[in-house]
Amino acid sequence: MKKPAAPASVDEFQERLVQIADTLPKRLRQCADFVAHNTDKIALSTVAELAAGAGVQPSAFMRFCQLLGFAGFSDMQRLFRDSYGQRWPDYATRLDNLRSEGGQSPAALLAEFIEAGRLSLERLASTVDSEALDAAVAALAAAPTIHVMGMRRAFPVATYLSYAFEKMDIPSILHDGVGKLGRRHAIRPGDVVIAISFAPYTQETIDLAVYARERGNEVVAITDTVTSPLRRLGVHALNVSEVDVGSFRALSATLSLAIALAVAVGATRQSR
Amino acid sequence: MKKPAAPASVDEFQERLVQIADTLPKRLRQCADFVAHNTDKIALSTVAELAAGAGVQPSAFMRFCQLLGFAGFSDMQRLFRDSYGQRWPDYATRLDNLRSEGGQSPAALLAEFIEAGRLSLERLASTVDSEALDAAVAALAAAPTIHVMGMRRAFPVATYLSYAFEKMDIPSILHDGVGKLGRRHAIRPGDVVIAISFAPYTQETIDLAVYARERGNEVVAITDTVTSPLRRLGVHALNVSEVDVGSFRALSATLSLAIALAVAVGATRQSR
DNA sequence: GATTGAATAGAATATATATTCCATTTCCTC
DNA sequence: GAGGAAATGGAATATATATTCTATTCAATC
Repeated sequence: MKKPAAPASVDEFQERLVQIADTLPKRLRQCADFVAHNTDKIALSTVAELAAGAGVQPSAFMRFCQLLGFAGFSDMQRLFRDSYGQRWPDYATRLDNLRSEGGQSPAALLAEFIEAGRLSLERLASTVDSEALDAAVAALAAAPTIHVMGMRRAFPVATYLSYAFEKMDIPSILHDGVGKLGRRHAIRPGDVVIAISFAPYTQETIDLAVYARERGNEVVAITDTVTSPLRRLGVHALNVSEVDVGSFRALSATLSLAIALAVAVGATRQSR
Repeated sequence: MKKPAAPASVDEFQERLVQIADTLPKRLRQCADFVAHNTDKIALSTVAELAAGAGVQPSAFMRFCQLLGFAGFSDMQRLFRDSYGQRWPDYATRLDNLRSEGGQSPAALLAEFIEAGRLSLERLASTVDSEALDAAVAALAAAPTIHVMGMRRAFPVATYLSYAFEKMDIPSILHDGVGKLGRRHAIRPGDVVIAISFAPYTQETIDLAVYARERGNEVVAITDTVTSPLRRLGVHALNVSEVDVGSFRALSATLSLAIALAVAVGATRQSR
């Protein structure tokens, strides 16, 4: 008779779940599937609700909890409530305090941007296309030199990528347009271009992407809508939509995607 | 006999709270104070727990709920549970899915950076110094010209600020060090410098800040630790500490602070 | 196709938690 | 300082929810 200890963290819980998922009978399997896809609901729901969601009887859900090593549902729920609490120590409260400084005060504005950034990150987490990301990383990791271009609001993203590549000793060139010199002829066969552009799209950036595609170079695009002109070029498109505050848009999600891309490329290169 | 409708959103709830706070008797006042400072706990706690936290009897807490227009505690809690659910539709789940792609996969890396960004934003919300921010905005709003400087990892922040100022027709100069030309003599009396630097601090940025202070110009510093060399110069110091992933640090919090600063300056100038 | 063990559904029960009630205290007003 | 109204504490009760139990179904093995 095995007596497995209950998972002590949400991560352990997830791990255990995939371990046993295959060995489960029908109804308990339904529980596992439902829980895996609705982890966030556990903290706030009742057994009855979760059981209904999974399409099983409450008693089946109880057996499921016990099989995972918990004393019962309440025991399992405690794990999720605790982790929930830790995540949000008193963020909501603090934000309210900032907001209460008054509509147009700097603190209130900051609160808006913080919230917008948080929402953007969330949205990124739920909309990112893993396959496209993998493909982009693979292409970039194989490139002799990486060319980066982004103007206006995308320029900070380009410079950040440039900084990250430099730090990891990855050959890269920032096409910054200084002195209108242009550097497009530095793009050699096999090189890959990262083009970053958001509506209203900067023509120079589009031009560089078109140029690269015509010469047979791969292009990774970091852009916003699905109607972006960059998408039509047969590129690796990575989509980010930022939440805006008034007419301003923060860059939290875009930069997180960019740095993850850069580090992933660095890691892939290392392992060669 | 008044019969106020229950607040329909967390915002309305907060509003109602400050409205009636002064008119409440002692015990109910304790409830209001506790709730105001622990809004985040409501969704997951029991009346008994909250009452204990506020230092009152459960029955007192019940009366408090009813006074706000709710049928009872459960009714009030529903409001918070709902808003909680909306905020985190399935963020946690999605993040877990990304992570499950495997330790070094691009998606897993992205998840790390998203989480780091979120934590950084949270931390920013709870550590920002409203007074310092106000003072910085006031100084910048009065400046004939704003000078911006940041190198390496701070460079994206500097370029972003530069972009924002340009968009709002605010005179600004980006000291980007192109061609080692230097532009320090462009700093005229009354001008204000924004110096952005993180450990290890770039000497050129420090130098510019020192130079400006010696000439009597005000300086706004965006920096990390309290031991930053920028702080010793008698500047308006804005503190940001980013959570790092491995040896990389995202810029979510820093950029949110920067854009809020810029927009606040723009708004202040407008209202003159 | 009978036998056996696991799996399941649904009702019965236990427990935790919210809610109400009332006796007692506290704080005003005259 | 007496009277009354409001506020409070604590116990009693109601309700929601978790948990267990048992009869029944299902699936595998011989």
